[in-house]
This record gives sequence, C-alpha cells and structure tokens, in this order.
Amino acid sequence: MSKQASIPVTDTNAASCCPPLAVQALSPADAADIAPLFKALSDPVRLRLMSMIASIDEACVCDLTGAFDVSAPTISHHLKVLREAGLIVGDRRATWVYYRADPDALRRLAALLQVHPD
Amino acid sequence: MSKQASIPVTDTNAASCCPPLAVQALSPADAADIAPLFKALSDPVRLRLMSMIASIDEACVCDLTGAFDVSAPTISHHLKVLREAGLIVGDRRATWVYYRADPDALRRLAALLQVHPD
DNA sequence: TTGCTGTTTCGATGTTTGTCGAATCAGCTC
DNA sequence: GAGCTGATTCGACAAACATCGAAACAGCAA
Repeated sequence: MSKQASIPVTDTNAASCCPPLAVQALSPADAADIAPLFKALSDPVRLRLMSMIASIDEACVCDLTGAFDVSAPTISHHLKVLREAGLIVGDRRATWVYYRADPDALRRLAALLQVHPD
Repeated sequence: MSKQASIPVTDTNAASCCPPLAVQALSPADAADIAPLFKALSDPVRLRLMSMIASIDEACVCDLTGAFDVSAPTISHHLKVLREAGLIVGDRRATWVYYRADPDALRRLAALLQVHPD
C-alpha cells in the first residue's frame, strides 16, 4: 500500500493498450486481449442488450428479458458474457439485478477504431 | 414530418445507421446488421490482420501470411470474412493480391461505440 | 506449351457457441 | 419457517466456426 507512486505496470487488462488500428498494427498478445471484447459484441442479442444498457443509466434484467424472443437463461448467459468482457457491471438489489455499462470500456474500443478524418 | 423531401436512401447498409449505443438502443434489425461487423473483428487473427491492413496503405497477402502461425488457406479465409463484412477490399495485381481498409466502415463502428466524455 | 508461385476454394474435423428446460440460488412476504 | 418471484447455473444438443491438407485457379516466365 505504500508504493503507489510507481508504475501502473502490468496493465494486462484489455484495450487500454494500443494506438488506433489505423495507426499501428496490434501485437499478437494485444489482439488476443482485445478480440474477446469484439466477440462480446458480435452476437445480435448481446449487441442489443449492450445498447439497451448503455443508453440508460441502469437496466433491470427484469425489463431486458421481455424485450427478446429468447429464454431468461439465454439472456442471463449473454449478460454474463458482456460482464466477463468488462463491458457491463451488475448489481443485485433485493430481488432484482441491475446492469450498468462501463463507459471507459466502450471509449477504449471506440478509440481503437478511430480513423483520422482524412 | 415523416416524409423527407427526398429519399433517405434505402440504407439497408450496415452501421451507417444508428446513433451511438450509449445514446439510443439498437433495433433488432440494426443489431442484426451490425453484429457481423463485430464478429469479423472478434477473432484474434482477423483483428490483427485488420490492424496490419489498416495501419498501412495497402497490404500484400504475401506479406500478411508470413506474420501468423496459421496456414495460407486460413489467412485467406479470414481475409474473406473481413472482406464480406465490408471492412477491407482486395485488389489483384498480377500474381499478388493487395488489401486495403475501408476507413468509413471503421469510422462508423467507432462512432457507434462513442461515449460523450462524461 | 509447360512449369512455377501466390492465392483461393473445397472437404473434413475438432472446438466453440447459442439455445433450451430443469434445477438451483437469492431475497422478499406471508 | 413455507411459498413465491427473479436471476443464475447446469447439462445437453444442434449449428457455426477456425483450422488444416489437397486441389483448383490466376498469372507470370521460360
């Protein structure tokens, strides 16, 4: 707890890492770290879940489930994928679970895809 | 005023469509259109291919193949996925094929993920 | 034409993934 | 406690996917 001033180092964490794709090629390791984030957004149900959560402060699973044609376990599975990718965080309050987007995770991905306006 | 003066141009096209995720939730149809773009970037090999192509004007397949531990047919397959997603375009010149990134496709994706700086 | 090289397509294969119903867990209210 | 509702985990299964080697294609050069 004393040494705080020094380097943030490791940063094994995904996608805070790199200059935009269009600026510098990714290392194999960075690509392996970041790909799961895109994979999390690569399913239509998950992508829409992500947008529903990100576009409001907080989304109750109870509201999300009804918006899709898939079962509640499936929604729960997709939320878990988004959660494990670090794109959303969940919070149980009483009977209900609320999800919230991590704006920084989205921002990092957006930055990665940025292209100078040319 | 539902009728715009002129045609809003079908825009069946992917991802030129929507406000950022964090602004408005995607429709099921839009999510289905856009998810394939993220899926194209969801494999580590493809993501790195994309970055190698986007970070230089033009990339020769002959140079790309050697940078990975997978076979030439596999690289070709991944390039096809990126191409069919509209992220890159290929151009055969003599014996060699060169790929080039579509900056607009990247920009649209980046815009979709954008979050206002808090 | 016959070769040679770079690239793509074809088939096959083992793995991953999206989905479900059933079971389980979490937390409320009788 | 018992019972109820919301959410997750478990186990199973079909579909999709990444990968390979072999074959085919494209285009040059003897």
